[in-house]
Amino acid sequence: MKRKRPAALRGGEEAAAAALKRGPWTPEEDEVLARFVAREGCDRWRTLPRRAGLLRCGKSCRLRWMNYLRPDIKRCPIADDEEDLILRLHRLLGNRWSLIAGRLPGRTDNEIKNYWNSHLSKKLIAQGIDPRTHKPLTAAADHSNAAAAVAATSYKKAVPAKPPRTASSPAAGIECSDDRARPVDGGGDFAAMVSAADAEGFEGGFGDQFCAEDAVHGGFDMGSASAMVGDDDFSSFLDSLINDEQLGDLFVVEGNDHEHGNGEIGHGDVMESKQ
DNA sequence: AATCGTAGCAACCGCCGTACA
DNA sequence: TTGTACGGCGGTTGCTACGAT
Repeated sequence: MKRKRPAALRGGEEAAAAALKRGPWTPEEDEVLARFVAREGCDRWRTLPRRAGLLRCGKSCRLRWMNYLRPDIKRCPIADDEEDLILRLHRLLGNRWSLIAGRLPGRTDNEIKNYWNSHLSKKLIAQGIDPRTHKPLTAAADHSNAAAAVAATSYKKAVPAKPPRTASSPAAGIECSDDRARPVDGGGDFAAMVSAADAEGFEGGFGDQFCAEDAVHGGFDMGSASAMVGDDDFSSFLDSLINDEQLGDLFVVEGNDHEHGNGEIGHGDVMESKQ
């Protein structure tokens, strides 16, 4: 659906190396890629296009597969409960799209990211909520101006902090290095979060560990967590956050409308409640 | 009917972490 | 220990579709 920038002018050594095709994928290319992956697996994206006879860079093939061709991809619109889950997870994890996608079977990080940027962030803004911090925009303005809050996406580089990235590991079924097929990898000062949560029923614990700015801006240190707990633990923890009825209360800020009905985003603000 | 503005989203880019020689 | 290759992630771009004028 695009790309007219000459590859040679932009980093991408792969694309620059040869006259590789860019832009929208054709049905024929899709079929070639899908057949090849089904037959051979996708353990080496770099060499896959050559082996499959595609004039694409490995990254492009990987992206196409991950975001479009995987058989488990859901093509239906994001449902209300999924939207609700995205909101909760974003509040907890910030722009960790791959982590969020890991909790939504059949959804890709790209899809969720797009949905957030085109729908949810605007929805939150319309309700006077800062999509970055999930705090009321007026409160957010105490720290940064509202305009910055509206420009919800460009903060990562200012405060870089990423979860540890595990190397590729084969997923079940077709052998692909697909993060979304694995349990979500670790996140945050998890041990402290868990202990705080255990001691206080989450309430309070998150206030310390999840200063809104830190959490949403990446201060949520994924690195320390994976050293202390396993993926399964973190996955279970997220499940508990997602499913626990307690959490429903936790997400409701004092004085906020507790109702989720009528299409409103009715979550409260766990960060705000600690202020 | 033509033009303009905007929303949605597929695809690309640069960067970073991990694996391995 | 260092350098290189590769995979993966989040941010950004820009094309397409569609509604408004």
